[in-house]
Amino acid sequence: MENKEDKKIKILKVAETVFAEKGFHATKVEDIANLAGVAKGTVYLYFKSKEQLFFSTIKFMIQGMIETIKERMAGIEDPLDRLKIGIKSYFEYVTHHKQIFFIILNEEIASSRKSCEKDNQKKHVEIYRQSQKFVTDLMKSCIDAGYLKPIDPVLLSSALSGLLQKMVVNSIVFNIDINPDQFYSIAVDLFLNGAMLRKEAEK
Amino acid sequence: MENKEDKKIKILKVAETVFAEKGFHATKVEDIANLAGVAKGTVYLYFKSKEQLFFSTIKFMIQGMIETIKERMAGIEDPLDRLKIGIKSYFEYVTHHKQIFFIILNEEIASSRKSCEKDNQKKHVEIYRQSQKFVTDLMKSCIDAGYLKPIDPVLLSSALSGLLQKMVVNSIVFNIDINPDQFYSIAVDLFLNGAMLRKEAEK
Amino acid sequence: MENKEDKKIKILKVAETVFAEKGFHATKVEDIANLAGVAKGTVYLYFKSKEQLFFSTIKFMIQGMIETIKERMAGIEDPLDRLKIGIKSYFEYVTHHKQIFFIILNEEIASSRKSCEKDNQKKHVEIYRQSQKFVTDLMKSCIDAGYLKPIDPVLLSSALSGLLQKMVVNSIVFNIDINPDQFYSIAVDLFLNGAMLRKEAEK
Amino acid sequence: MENKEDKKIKILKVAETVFAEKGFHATKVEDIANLAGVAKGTVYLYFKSKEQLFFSTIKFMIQGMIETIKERMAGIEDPLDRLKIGIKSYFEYVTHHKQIFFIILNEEIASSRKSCEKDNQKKHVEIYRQSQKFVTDLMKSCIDAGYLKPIDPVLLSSALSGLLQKMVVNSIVFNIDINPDQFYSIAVDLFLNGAMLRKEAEK
DNA sequence: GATGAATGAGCATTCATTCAT
DNA sequence: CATGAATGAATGCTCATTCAT
Repeated sequence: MENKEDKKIKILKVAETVFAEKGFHATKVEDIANLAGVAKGTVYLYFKSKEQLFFSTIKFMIQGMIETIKERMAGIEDPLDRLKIGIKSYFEYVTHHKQIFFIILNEEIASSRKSCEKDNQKKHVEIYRQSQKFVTDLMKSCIDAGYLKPIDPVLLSSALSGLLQKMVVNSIVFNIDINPDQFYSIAVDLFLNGAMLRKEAEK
Repeated sequence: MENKEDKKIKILKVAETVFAEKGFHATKVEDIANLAGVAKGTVYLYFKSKEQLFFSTIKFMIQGMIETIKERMAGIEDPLDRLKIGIKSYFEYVTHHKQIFFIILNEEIASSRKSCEKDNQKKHVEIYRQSQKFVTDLMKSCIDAGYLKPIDPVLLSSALSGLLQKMVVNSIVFNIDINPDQFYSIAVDLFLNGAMLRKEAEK
Repeated sequence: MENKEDKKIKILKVAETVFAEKGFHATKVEDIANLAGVAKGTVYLYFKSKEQLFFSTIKFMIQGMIETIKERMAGIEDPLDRLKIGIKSYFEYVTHHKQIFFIILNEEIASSRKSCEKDNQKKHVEIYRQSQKFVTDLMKSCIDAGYLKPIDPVLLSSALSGLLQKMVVNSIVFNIDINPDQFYSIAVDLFLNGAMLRKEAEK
Repeated sequence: MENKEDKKIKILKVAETVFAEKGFHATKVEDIANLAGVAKGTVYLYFKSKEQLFFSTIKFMIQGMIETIKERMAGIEDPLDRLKIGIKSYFEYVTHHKQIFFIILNEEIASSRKSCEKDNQKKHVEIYRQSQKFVTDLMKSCIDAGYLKPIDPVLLSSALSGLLQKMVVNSIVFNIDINPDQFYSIAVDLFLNGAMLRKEAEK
């Protein structure tokens, strides 16, 4: 008794997995269809093309992420606390959806250049900006509250998300055994206090 | 009057540009051949397949990077100074080769999975590890010298390279106008001292 | 509150327009259904397949033409007058349905061959013969009455219909500005008296 | 030892046969390739697309026709004789290439409309005009020489070619047994002198 | 009867790779 | 060594047809 919306979401979820595993070009629409338990043609009832399915997949995932994080933040007032819970949620989300994060930046920025249509390029960038904007806004409020250094919030959020993403990725690639809580503590500490050992201050 | 080695290097340089611009799948061997001024078949005299050419291209680029950085570091003893000059060189290299960095991780981890041969997967990871190892070694020496916090050096180097890469990428995507020196200062400060504002009261 | 027959005729009329505009293969059953204000599946309640719909469409149109022409001829006795009024009616009908005439012969003879079933081929030819038979009969009576040369009436009717059709088509393709009455006069004169200029001396 | 031009012409000749037999849409590029003894991909070395192959095929055939007719006319001065030999040659050519003539008009005018690109429409019309222009020029010279009635030469040539084509087609469809010479005589007589029996004049 | 979601066979086109020259 | 014509496997997308509601 699935309705249309359910089926669309089913396809999006499967698509996330498959795109994540193989990247845009290596993914066959038929693979997604089969895994979603529908026929090839059915995918085209819901998405105009493979490319549009890809956009929708990323958008779906990012919106899911933002929603999740917002829920977790609900009721928290202090900007720094909000930032911390935001980082934690982001970290958890990235961990659970780590594969799709492997391809977002790349496919978005690089692969899409082949399609000389500026339209697609713009869509890519637009989705990407959305995902950053949320983090950037958090930064702003922390800067305004005097918690963080007055650096361009875009740079700050870039630094944070880059740091987080690559730590997640590399801990997988290099098989580092570390539990999520430890991981989170290290990441937050690195971002907020830096890597430098502060001997003097600790004395 | 090029000899064989010259021609091979010519192809590798062109390949870096083209792969960087379009990503692995969207790049046609013929494009690379044309731009390198040779025939399609000639590429196959030097590289067994498109995939092997891709590996070689990345390897070539990363080795070039490591060499460049080593040269810049030559004669510097203090680990922290070495780290700083390393960051600066790395930053400059990434800036000049930024496009290929957009695709390395992604293509490596994700796209190559289509070839179920674990061999390729291994090669990818191997190259990637090389590129990280150099930074990781720098971290180690700084930790040993008591400059940096005793965090797993792989995590530290991941944090650094993620932070740098994404700052570079986003400053482009979001059109942030900032000169390289400023950029470098902010990045190093963020990495070493963190984003947290240290008020007078904390002194 | 349409009954079944009305709905069938509605579909046939729409089908004529769409097939005429796009030809058999480029026409989608769904287009016809939408324009006829019914659902795709409904078309299949009335017609077994797209191909059968196509046959029915042509048959419907040709029967309409024959009926129209017969009505116009009613009460006229003289074979030559009947022929002339027939040509005029045919000309008018072709003019109003010119698009479908563009594709009848072609699709009939050529495109349908893909279905190796001789059945379809036969159906096509049958419909086509019907459309010619009427003109051919007119020719016969004119020959019998001594008005026309005793040439095989099939050839005569072919010559006439080819001449008319192509004049209509080309006057469109080449943007010739000519009113229907003039057009008709020229066509009839050409057919009956030929293109040759009959000089005084020949009298 | 075929060179490239030979192979291109081989493909064009095969394409003429196959397009003629099945029409544009029902023809598979692979069929043409197989019949031409090359691989599917090879066709695309010589022709950018199926559509372009179709245009080229028709153009090739029409140019062949015009050349053939011109050769047959070489040395003949009198416009009416030129017209007669032209008709004869045209008739012979159409007879030998009758199948492709079944689809030219239709596919050109009708089917091509689906591609909303005006470019294709224009190409179609252009090729079609070329094929008519030759006949139209013949008409002009006969009109100027006082042989034919001063009717718009485009209409005259349309009448002639329509008359000829449909006579050929129908003599096939209706299995009329008639030899080429007879056929030619009837067609020329019909066109020049009309279908009307001229009792008076013959007395 | 009427619907329209779902199906899957079918086809144009691309491009890595080969190999005769 | 170098070439580039030829190959054919691979895949995105369409649309006639079916059938559960």
